[in-house]
Parts: sequence; structure tokens; C-alpha cells
Amino acid sequence: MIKAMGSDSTKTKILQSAHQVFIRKGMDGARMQEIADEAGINKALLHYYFHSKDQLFNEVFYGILSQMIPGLVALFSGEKPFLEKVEAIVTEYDSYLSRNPILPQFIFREINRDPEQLSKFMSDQGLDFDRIQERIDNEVAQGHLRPITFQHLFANLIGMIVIPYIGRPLFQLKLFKGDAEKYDQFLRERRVVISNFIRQALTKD
Amino acid sequence: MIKAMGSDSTKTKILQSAHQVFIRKGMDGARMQEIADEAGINKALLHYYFHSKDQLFNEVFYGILSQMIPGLVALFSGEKPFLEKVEAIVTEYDSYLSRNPILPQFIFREINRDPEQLSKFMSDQGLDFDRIQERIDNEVAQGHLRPITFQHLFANLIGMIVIPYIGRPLFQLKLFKGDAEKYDQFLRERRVVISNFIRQALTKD
DNA sequence: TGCAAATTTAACCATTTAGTTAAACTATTT
DNA sequence: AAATAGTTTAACTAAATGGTTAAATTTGCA
Repeated sequence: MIKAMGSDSTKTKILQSAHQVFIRKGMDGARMQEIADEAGINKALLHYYFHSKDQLFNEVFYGILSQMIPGLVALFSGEKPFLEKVEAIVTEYDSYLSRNPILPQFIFREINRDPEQLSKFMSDQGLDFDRIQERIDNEVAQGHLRPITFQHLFANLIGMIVIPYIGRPLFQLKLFKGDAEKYDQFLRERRVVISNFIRQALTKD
Repeated sequence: MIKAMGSDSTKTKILQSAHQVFIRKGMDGARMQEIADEAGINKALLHYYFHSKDQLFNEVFYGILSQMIPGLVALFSGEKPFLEKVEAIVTEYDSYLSRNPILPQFIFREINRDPEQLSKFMSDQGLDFDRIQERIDNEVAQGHLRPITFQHLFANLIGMIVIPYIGRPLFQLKLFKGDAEKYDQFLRERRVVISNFIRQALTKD
């Protein structure tokens, strides 16, 4: 067994394991023992690096959020025509989710767990969407788009992409009689379906 | 204090309280003591009627599901033109959620908690959407609609309606700088925004 | 080699919580 | 009035779990 390769690698190993376990089980369902096991260490050492479950959770959770949100916003900030941007976002985001299918459930569960703390952690930076809205309005004025606010479009987009992952157990059961293969196929189709749906909704041709 | 008015009313009082608490806290977060308090009784009596938390939870949770799902499907089964139906659904469903804003978070959390059990409880009735799909295809053939499968339309619809409720803490923070009033306004706007969005996506005019 | 940090071992503490129990009490019914 | 079901009280058990502790051991490094 390779040991004592420096505190850093152990700490990151813990963070990785915690990441896995928290995403799988959520904050409430996760067990410190399980995180320790997954990291190949013991509970004492786990608490040697992170003195509480809350601290560990926060580092993992807000680490994910503060990495994910700017990434999402950045996707909206390119120079391309808005519809092309939207398609790029759908593709990018959906392919990310297909590789991390249980992540959305985790995020939407935990942001509702303690909204107070959430706003403490994230209050500092209020994002600025005026630029994006300007660009939309611009294309509306040119007759390329039907009018819509960024917030509504954002909600529509995220909702359509994310819901089949969050609702999978029920949707697969009810819409596809429990057939997992068909559901995977359904998920694969959505990228283009959503892109088309949005394009058709936003343009009059 | 009115007492001993028959086991029935106490039992339903418990179920109502459990409903409240479970929706607020989820299965994991709910405490039997809290349910007892909310029902105005004590833990002993609570276990007199429901011998375990699991049993109580299941009665509440699957009670909600088996009431909600047929209702949703029924909305799709009218005789009206499809687009009118969709608008009715958006209105109906969204106004229901505005009265029960934390319900979706609860449902989507719990269906992911134990998918095995979910499919045991719900496997019996596989819903039949062929009729609905036929009606869509019919209108497509007449040139009134662009082609889409019921499953995709359903996911789009539910996703757009539900996501602002599930994602509220984060969305309110990031899209509206934490302003709750503006977010409520946003929610009120969505009914017509979603209806328009879907109509525009599904028709070429 | 020797020191300091990293790691293990193993026992332990404190708290929370679902669930139990038994005895007493109250209302309802017959 | 007696029996029965509903209800309370209060103490208890058992298990899970986050967190601690202290001593021993290992490892990296100066």
C-alpha cells in the first residue's frame, strides 16, 4: 500500500470520495464512514482533515455550484447568433448530464435543503444578464427572434434538459413501461428535440 | 378537548399532519415526533395507528402519486384540439403548483430515494398513451401541428412548468438577485409564456 | 538517525430517533 | 355498570451516527 504521499493527495482523495457519496446519497443520506471507506482511510483520519460533515459537504457542494454556474453563463456570452448559442448549450449541457446523470437530482435536492445558507454562500456575486438580454432584444428588433426574456428562456431550457434526469424513475415507469433501454434512447433523442423545439418557438418562418 | 370521536377522524388527522410534515421535510428529514405534535397527539398513539414510519410514509406518498398521475393523464384525454388541451393543462397544473409550491420538490426527491420500491408500488398499471399519440399524429397529418411524440412533449411541458418551483432558491438568487417579489411575478408570468412557447413550437403559421 | 507529520487502531461519548411498554385514564357503547 | 376502544403519560430500549481521544505505528524528510 502506498502511504503518506503528502497531505495534499489524501485530502483530494477524500474530496473525490465525498463528491461521489454525497451525489449518490445526498447530505442527509451520506455517511462519514462510507466516505472514509471509499477514500480507503478511516474515520479518524477523515476528521483529521475535515472536522465536520458540514464542512466537508459545503466544500463539495459549493465547489460544484461555483464551478457550474459561471460555466453555464459563459455559454450564453458568445458572439454567435442567439439560436446557435442555444443549440450549443443544449448539446454541451445535455452531454455533460449524460455523463453525470444523477448530478441534477443532487443539486436540486440540496439547494432546497437550506436556502438560507445557500444565499449566504452565493450572495456575493449577483450575475449580470443585461448584456445577454440586450443581445436577445437586438435580434428581436431585427425580426430574427420572437420576444422573450432571458429568465424565461433560461427556465424553459434548463427545465426541458434536466427534467428527464430528475424524473427518470417515474417517467421511465409511466411513459415507457419501465423499459430502461427505451428511456436511454429517449434521452439521446432529446438533444435534437429540444433544439428544434426552442428554435421553432423562437422563430417565425 | 374533544376526544374519542372514533378512530377514523384521528387517523385522517394523522395522515393530514404526516402529509404536511413529509412534504416539508421529506422522508429522511421528517420526525415522527413532529408529525405527532402537528396532529395534536403523542408518539404512542401515532404508533398505535401506524406501526412504522415507512408505513405512514408510503400511505402518504403513494396516496399523492396515485391521485396525481391519473389526474394528469386525464387532462390529455379530452376531445378538444390538442393545443387547447395543452393550454388547459398548463393553466390547471401551474395554478395547482402555485397553491402547493413545495410539492414538486418533494415528489422528485422521493421518487429518486428508492426507485425499486416505487416500481413495486406502481408497476401494476402501465398507462396507455397510444390514444393520445394517435390524436397528435392526426393533427400532424392535417397540418395543424408539427410532429412530436407525446413523451417528448410531456417532458417539455412538465419540465418548463416544474423547474421554477424545484429550482427556486438558486434561480431567485441568480436570475433575480434574491428578490422574492420579482420571482413571484416571474412565476405568474410563466403560465402564458409557456403556453405561447409551446404553441409557437408546435405550429407553423 | 531522529523529528514531525500522517495514519491506524480501537475504544469511547453524546445525541438523535424510531419504536416499545405498561399502567392509568377517558370516552363510548351495550 | 361493565366492557371495549381510544388516549395519555412517562420511562425505556436499541440502533445509528457524528465526532473525540489517546496511544501506537508508519512515513517522509532534514
